[in-house]
Amino acid sequence: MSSQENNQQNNEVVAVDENHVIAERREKLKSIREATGGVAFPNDFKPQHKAADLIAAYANQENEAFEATPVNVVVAGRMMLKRVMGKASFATIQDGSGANAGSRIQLYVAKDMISEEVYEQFKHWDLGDFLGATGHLFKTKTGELSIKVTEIRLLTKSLRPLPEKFHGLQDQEVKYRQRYVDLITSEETRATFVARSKVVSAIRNFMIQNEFLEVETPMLHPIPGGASAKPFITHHNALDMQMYMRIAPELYLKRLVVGGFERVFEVNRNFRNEGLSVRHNPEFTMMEFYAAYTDYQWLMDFTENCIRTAAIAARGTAVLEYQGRELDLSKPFQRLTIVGAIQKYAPQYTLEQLNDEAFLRAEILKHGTKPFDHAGLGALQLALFEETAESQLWEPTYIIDYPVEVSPLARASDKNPEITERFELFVTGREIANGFSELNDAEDQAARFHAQMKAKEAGDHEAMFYDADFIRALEYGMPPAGGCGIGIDRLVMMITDSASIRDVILFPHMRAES
RNA sequence: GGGGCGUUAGCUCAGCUGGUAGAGCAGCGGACUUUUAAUCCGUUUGUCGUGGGUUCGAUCCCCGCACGCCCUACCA
Repeated sequence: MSSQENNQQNNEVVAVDENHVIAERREKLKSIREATGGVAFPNDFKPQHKAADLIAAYANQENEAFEATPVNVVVAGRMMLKRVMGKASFATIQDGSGANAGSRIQLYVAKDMISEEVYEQFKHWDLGDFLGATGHLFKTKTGELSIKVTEIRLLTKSLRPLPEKFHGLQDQEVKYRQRYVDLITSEETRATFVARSKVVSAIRNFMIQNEFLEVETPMLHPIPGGASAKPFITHHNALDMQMYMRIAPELYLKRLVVGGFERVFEVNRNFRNEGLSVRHNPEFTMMEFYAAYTDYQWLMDFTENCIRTAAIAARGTAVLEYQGRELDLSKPFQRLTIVGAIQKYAPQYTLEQLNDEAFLRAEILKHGTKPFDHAGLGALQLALFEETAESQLWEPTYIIDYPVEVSPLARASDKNPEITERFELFVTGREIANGFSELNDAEDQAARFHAQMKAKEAGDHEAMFYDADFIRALEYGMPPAGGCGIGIDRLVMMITDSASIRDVILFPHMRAES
């Protein structure tokens, strides 16, 4: 598309989106531009106080004290409410302070405290405009801490009307597409993302306290690896090569363990070219970590601690409520094998049936899933687990002993070569984390990659590629290690009681606006 | 990919199994010097998502399409 066409299209969008409210505000802005000699958006006002701090410090102070010792303040914020009377008015401004990044304080604007000219201007300022005000604190008749304004200025003219002041923004599509509007008007939305930030920093602190080194590994991979998923494919022009957005950082982080960084972690995005749902976004955040000389048992204890710490940091407690149901992260997480979980949550099956491949195949088909032809007993048990038990795992539960054939990067059990020292953590019926004792036998890993290539040839599109450099790295020797990935978005959903992954991602992916 | 529900003023929503639309907020004008979603009086604003069909007549009934939300599938 030429830039001219592009401009035409943008102009059309703007034109369609205009309305009489915006037109009115544009006229006001035009007058402001003329009156100010062109400086309609000044940037010389420096607020000295925040609404939340003033409320914390003075909400309990009475007028006598303010009269005895005047408290002069300088504040700025977006005007959210406005009550104009003949010679004096009230306005409520909101700034970014406070626990949920949005606190409000009331301004009392009286004609005799400012000039008549400024009062006339004030009357025509709109909800959404940014104001800067100077004045002193007092309590109104009803006891609300307010600022008696001696100077007030318009700092930024808002051209678009805010959502209805009482109900706020209700349209879910607009909340996702225009998150900025959602954040202005919804304290709940702001609280969710403040909590998300606390979760992430709590996890970082936890990792650093446990002597992990934070690293950043490539997002563009020449070979997609570390998980079974469909990658986004892109192209590097200068190198003229196909590249893949990473589906997991695993193989790079393990290269670092080979290099001698014995404890590493990375908090970053993974990209998977798969469906969108209430718990899937094409790009999602993962915290993945590796620790030398640890195994999957250690990882389970550690992960449990990490999650509990994050919940307490964000919510002050590990006893949460999710979608109306109690979710207790304070108790030790359960540990069940795949077969054990089926026996517990789908007791209609006998142990004999659960070890009968033909029976399992038929049963899985009944649930509407077709297992791969080459699926062995372990994979079939796993498939039945997913159909019958997984969604019932409300309380935190580690499912352990995953079959080798679906765990190409995990260390096999010393007691049973068919299973791996691997776990997945399920909470509220969803997978939250996946970890295992790492496979550090280069020859075994090479054989597993070959098996994956065969599976790919046999039609398994998600089977892994052979990564020769990763094998070379393992050949230098990787110390015994454990590694785990925690799905941050899902963890935040759980901790913030959010029903959809889109509620915990600031700008979730949507279809293009028509 | 399959199924269900939705789309009406800038926003929040009404709209009676069919007669080309209303309220509140916001805006504009007026009254009001302690309001709290301020109040009171007056007033502007709509391709009823979109394209067809049925009908004398469609926001309403039927079909297609677009977009969204939820469920479901792959997956974390």
